[in-house]
Amino acid sequence: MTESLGLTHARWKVIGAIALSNNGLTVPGIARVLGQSRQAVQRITDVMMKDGLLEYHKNLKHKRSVLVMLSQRGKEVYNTLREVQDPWAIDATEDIPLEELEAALRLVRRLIKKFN
Amino acid sequence: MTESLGLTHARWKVIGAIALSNNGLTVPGIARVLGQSRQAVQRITDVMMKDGLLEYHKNLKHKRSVLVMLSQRGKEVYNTLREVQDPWAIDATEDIPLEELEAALRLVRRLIKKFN
DNA sequence: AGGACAATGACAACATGCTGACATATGGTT
DNA sequence: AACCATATGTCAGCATGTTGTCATTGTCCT
Repeated sequence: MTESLGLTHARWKVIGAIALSNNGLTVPGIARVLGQSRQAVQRITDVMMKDGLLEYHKNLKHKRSVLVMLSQRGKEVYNTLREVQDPWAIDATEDIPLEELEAALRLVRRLIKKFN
Repeated sequence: MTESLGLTHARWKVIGAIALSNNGLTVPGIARVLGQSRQAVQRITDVMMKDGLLEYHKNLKHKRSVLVMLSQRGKEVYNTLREVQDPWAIDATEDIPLEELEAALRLVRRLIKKFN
């Protein structure tokens, strides 16, 4: 799904995390959202910044830890991919009763909570 | 869970796949069971063979494609880890109604089938 | 203000995974 | 038997992820 936009799944995760934030996220912040190490995220954001998908902005809260935000192109990519992903998700689940999906989601959340 | 035995999760997957087979599996066979590329499996089995967890046996069906089997130590590791994993799985799910678990499993299988 | 502890950046080593490419081995068709 | 498609071994390059380490920055408590 991401190939046509030159995105890998890891980069899509990063874009998604930033898109859901309001004023950008620091690199360790993205890592916490994704449940990954900050080092792994740092490497990807550096490349994505060079590729023009992300922008680094000065962070008033921290002298060295910049705020990562979507560039104009990053926003366009996000919206374009949403237009592919949303219909895909609907197609995948439209013939499954809502209650079944919600029950499975509750179960997964319950297990996640148990192992926190 | 696997750390105490010096196993990573990738190696545990390989051991599990072989343990469930009867007469050993070829490397591409393991890859098919795990849904991975044969190249990735090949690299891991080579290391595990050097580590004494696996043995390569002559394959009557194919001149070059050996049968991978658990060594004595591999079998011991498998059994030891089962003794850790099984109680863990029971503990994780014992307070969840069986019907809920089965319903979630059916849903996952349904989605897998849809995307085959 | 000062000091202890946590958070962050940066670098390195390692483990897994993927795809591509090329040579060889198998198996089925003609 | 010859040929072709498929399966397999092998090597290479790349993308991601982890952990560990050390220096620097922020925070909080006294």
